[in-house]
Amino acid sequence: MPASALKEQLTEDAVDMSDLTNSVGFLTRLAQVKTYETFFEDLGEYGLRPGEYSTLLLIGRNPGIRQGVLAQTLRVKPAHMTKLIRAFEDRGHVERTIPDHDRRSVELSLTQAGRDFIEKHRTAFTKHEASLKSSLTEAELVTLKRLLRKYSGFAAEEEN
Amino acid sequence: MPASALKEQLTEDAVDMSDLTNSVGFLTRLAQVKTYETFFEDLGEYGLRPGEYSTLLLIGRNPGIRQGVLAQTLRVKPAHMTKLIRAFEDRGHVERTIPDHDRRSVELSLTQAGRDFIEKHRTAFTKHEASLKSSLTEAELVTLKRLLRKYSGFAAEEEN
DNA sequence: TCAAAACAGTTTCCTAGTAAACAATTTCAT
DNA sequence: ATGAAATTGTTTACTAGGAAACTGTTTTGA
Repeated sequence: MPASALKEQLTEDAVDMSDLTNSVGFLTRLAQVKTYETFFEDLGEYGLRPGEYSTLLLIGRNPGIRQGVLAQTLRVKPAHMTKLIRAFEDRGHVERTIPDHDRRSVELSLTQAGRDFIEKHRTAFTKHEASLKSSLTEAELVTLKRLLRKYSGFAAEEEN
Repeated sequence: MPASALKEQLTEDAVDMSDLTNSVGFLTRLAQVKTYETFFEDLGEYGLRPGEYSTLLLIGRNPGIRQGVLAQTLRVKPAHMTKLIRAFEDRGHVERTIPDHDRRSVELSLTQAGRDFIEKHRTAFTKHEASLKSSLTEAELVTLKRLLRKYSGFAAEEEN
């Protein structure tokens, strides 16, 4: 993106952003946009969206997790989780079980195809997580994550 | 919780999040959600959304800014900016001007009503920015903003 | 015991934001 | 000059995600 991007950049640089360069809200939005762009560059070809990606990983780590707990953990609303799960079900990657001890709830687990899918793309997943961090040093990365957790009130209970 | 508590239920605290607690992507999403929640608590009563808030401020700071430059600065797509601007126009807060020197473009500025609106709610705006930061110390805040800028490739190395 | 309340998930409808095709204007290469 | 290409913004059609009302199930309390 040579000459034209340069011109755009110049125009953009002239904008007075003094309200925004110091706004945590705006900067987290920038970070979010960056994350999405990187995600689609790295993993878009598998037809997986960011929310789906973390949903799948979390079910894999926590077989039998209840759907509502999953939604709460990922900070999405139950209504949206219903849609995510149905899409995974249609693809044959996730299995829904209604347990006898509480027939209101839904317990989730990966199917064999779901586990195969993760395994098949594990390299790309790992590469993606690495590329997300590429612009920071390791020390900066540790600090950024700690501050993001503190800012968002995320109690990082268990150290692993 | 008598006899049937044999099956250990996976509650939120017990969820294995080892893929996510170290994912910058997930943590930026948490920060984004936190920011939105705080925004609606502080400013929701004025019928203003986060994107609208920064749009209005930026036009106020940069009278005559072109619509496309504004979109690029805020990292939203031109198609969406068209809708945001139309909403402001309908409310009588923003004015669109087609300049003679390039009749493809649109130049934006606040109306008197727009300036009055900002002035009227300036206290709430300031209070909101402060409450966004409340969970961090001043030093942590400076570090967080610096790292977010670096992570998201936000050039703006002009100190103000 | 049994109606009322609470809970877990779903459905319906709505908003924020994007992608792609489009129209109008300007620029660029002959 | 002039047709091709690039640009600026808009329209249309779509996806991610949320709010509120709803269904079915479990718990609670008199």
